[in-house]
Amino acid sequence: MEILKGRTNPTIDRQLALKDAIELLSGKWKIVILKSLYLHGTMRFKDVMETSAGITPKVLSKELQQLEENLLITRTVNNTKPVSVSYALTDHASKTLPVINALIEFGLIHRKKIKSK
Amino acid sequence: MEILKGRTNPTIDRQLALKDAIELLSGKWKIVILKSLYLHGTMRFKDVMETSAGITPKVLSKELQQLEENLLITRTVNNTKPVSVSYALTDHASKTLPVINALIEFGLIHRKKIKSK
DNA sequence: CAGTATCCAAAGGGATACTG
DNA sequence: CAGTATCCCTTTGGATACTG
Repeated sequence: MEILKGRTNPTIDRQLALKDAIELLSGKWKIVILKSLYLHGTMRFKDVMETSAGITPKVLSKELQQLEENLLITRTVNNTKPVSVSYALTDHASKTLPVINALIEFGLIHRKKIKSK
Repeated sequence: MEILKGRTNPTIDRQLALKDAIELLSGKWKIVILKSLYLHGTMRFKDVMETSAGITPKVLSKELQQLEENLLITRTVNNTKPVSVSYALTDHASKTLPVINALIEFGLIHRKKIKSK
């Protein structure tokens, strides 16, 4: 994240905010994972795997770590045998809901547009 | 874009729409370019270069081509010497405005969140 | 179950120079 | 002016196998 010194310009702030948001959510899987957690609530590793069809454990692991670093999800190790781990959205993550909904709306419109070509 | 045969499921439709939208808009520059065209209206190649600070001509050229393929911008060659080329948003592109605004809102919120850590 | 390790291919993207 | 060509490095992410 680019850091600004001193007084800032609102237009530039918005540009940076836009780039931040894109950086945070970009990648093939991050938004799919968030969406899945919205739909199903707290989930374990294997459940996220199943609801994010096509992802491999290595990639899922990495994406989850990044989401956690960005305060969008929490990771909880449960005292079971064998161990299970729960992932849940943070309150902060709920702020991404408008983004996800807007993306879906656009995607639906775009599909119609392309089909009619 | 993944094509579905026959009857579809609305939940799956939305998942695919989401992946489409992400694919369409992902990359470091595409949304920045769209945003710039929203702000300034029709622009020439060099103007897009200047308003998208840091991009190189090779990358800009490629991004513009992809946006054109996806029906989000138009490319017009003007009969001047030396030639100039105008890029403008299509009507379809206006459908991405909610996405961009949602991203900016989230980015601004996220910046505050991170700063207060 | 919840990952990690290794290997590898493809894509993204930057620097620089050049062209019609 | 509006790109293209070349080179090259980094990142992304898939396949597969393995571990505590």
